[in-house]
Amino acid sequence: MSKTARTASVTPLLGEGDDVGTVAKFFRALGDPSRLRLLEFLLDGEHSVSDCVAHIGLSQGRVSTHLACLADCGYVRARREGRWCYYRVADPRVAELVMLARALAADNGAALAACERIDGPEPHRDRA
Amino acid sequence: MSKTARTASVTPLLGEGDDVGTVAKFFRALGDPSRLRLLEFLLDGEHSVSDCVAHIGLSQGRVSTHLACLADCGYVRARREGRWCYYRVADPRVAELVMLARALAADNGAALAACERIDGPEPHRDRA
DNA sequence: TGAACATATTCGCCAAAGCAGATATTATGC
DNA sequence: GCATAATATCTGCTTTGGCGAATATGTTCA
Repeated sequence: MSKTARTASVTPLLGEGDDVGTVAKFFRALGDPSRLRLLEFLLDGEHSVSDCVAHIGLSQGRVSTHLACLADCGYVRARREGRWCYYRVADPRVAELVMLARALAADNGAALAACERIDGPEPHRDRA
Repeated sequence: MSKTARTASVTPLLGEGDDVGTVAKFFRALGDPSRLRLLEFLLDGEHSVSDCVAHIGLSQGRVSTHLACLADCGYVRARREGRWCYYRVADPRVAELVMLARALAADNGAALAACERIDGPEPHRDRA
């Protein structure tokens, strides 16, 4: 369902024309703690897959998939060298994005941490 | 919540001091198409809950929860007026964040859309 | 008081997606 | 060729979380 030119008013800043689902997917890639940690590790510099495995402590398969996901989304780029595969951040704006999110999140840390609408209400529901 | 294994990475550009899980949560809030659409709608200006319901076409309960979630995360702020509740974007940096993500996502639109690691590879998946 | 309205919360259902472990692929060396 | 190492993909299992519908809370007015 394409709704053409909804308002055209006060939002020259955002397209609204392009796919919201795609951008949501883009955000969702960083919505997982493991991937975000991987990305931050790579913001530190180029690292091989096994470096990443050692750093975050997940299974090799999981890490490989996470890195591939970050690469698909354009956050990082892979460089093959023999049997090794090195990943590095693909665009300097990625650091900007993360820093901006950090700043915003920090300004609302308390409420964010308490937000039960994301991440489950509690271990188990016990009505009172 | 799981233990966020205390990354000892050397990351001068990013705070690193604060919890990765919290920032991931922050990103995750925009990782849902419905919430992202709501946020974009609010970037257009202040709107009531029922305005939002009419705009995105989800159930009233869902919209209310999504808005509360965005508020918890600090993206928007609520203003009560009688029976109505108006939501508006809480910080100008939110627009920056979304625009930056849009720009990055646009530069990698093809691969991002094709990324099956998020959103399902599946036999025959179908998306709205 | 109660009815009508706007919003918030709860409930069961089910798809999306994280995880480890097994396996497949590719590259190097013997 | 075979063995080994580094990475990629597949297979189940389990949790997270979005959804509508029902319900609860709160507000205004008669």
